Amino acid sequence: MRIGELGKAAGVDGETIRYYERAGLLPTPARTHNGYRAYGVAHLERLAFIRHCRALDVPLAEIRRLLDFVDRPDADCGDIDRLIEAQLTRVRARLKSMRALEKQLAALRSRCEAGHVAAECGILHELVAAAHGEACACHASAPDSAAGARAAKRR
Amino acid sequence: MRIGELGKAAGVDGETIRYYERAGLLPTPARTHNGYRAYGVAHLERLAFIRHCRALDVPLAEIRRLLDFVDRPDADCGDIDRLIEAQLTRVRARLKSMRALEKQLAALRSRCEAGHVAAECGILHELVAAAHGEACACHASAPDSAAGARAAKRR
DNA sequence: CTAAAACCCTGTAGCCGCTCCAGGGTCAAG
DNA sequence: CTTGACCCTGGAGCGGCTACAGGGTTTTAG
Repeated sequence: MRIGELGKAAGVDGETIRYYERAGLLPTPARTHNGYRAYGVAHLERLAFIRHCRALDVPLAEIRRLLDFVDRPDADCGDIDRLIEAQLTRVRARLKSMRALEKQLAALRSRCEAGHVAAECGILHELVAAAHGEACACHASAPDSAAGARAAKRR
Repeated sequence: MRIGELGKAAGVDGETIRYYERAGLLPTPARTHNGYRAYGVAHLERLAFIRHCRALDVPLAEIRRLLDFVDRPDADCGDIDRLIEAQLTRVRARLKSMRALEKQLAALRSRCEAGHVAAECGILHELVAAAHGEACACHASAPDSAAGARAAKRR
């Protein structure tokens, strides 16, 4: 299998496959006489595994650790447990801040009716009000807006 | 006001302020005799505005556009409307895929009880099963798992 | 048979939004 | 007079790709 075929089979761009190889996630494949990468079924499996984990938003570093488990089937499995648990915790935290975000944006949007001029735009007014530390439709109180900013940062 | 004070007032790191300046979001401030940046209230306002938008996960490029509106109060406001609408759409799409993600991870977690060895780990089995294109606790059917991957990519 | 299109290779740079570092200067307190 | 807190510039690094440039090879169409 050449890189294009493998890519098509796994739904991944060829450049990304080469990137995974450089990153040490995919073993270096054999080469044909002309230097093209030659992949086997094992590679496709491993690549599908990686994509599946990425679909779960698992970072590449942790995928590397998971792949280690795949390669050493006699290792203790508690670590896998904890890894998934940690990922779930991350995702839930992010979900929470995203839900708050949606509310804030929805509130903002309702402030503006089209056809205005910027000076009278409710959205802009709200955003500028935040700059004065006033309570606004987005953030209940000023000190908390800073906390929101911090929450958004630490995804 | 020096950069440290400004940073404290707005809850932003000094390095980030300099970054915003380089990025063209904050106007270049005056300098004191020794070369230190000297900020006024206008800078604090503008910085707070930026942080507020960032808390709403608005990209810097769009914040730049919003700041243009702040500076030109006679412009048409429909664009602001559309900008917030687009941001809301982005956030909602991301929310949707995150919710799916949470479900998948929760399902995965329930597959494993501690004390096992990797070879018998339900989580690992599920993840490997995906590599074979089988239906798994995470993804109802194989073809859709590729779609999930694509959705996760395009945040 | 040939020319064009489609694939492959390597290596490097860019994206976002910061964050951190090295290697220096400046200033107030103890 | 030293210590420590602050400030400066310029550059590199993060993650997870993506997009070149500048070459080579293979496949397909005419």
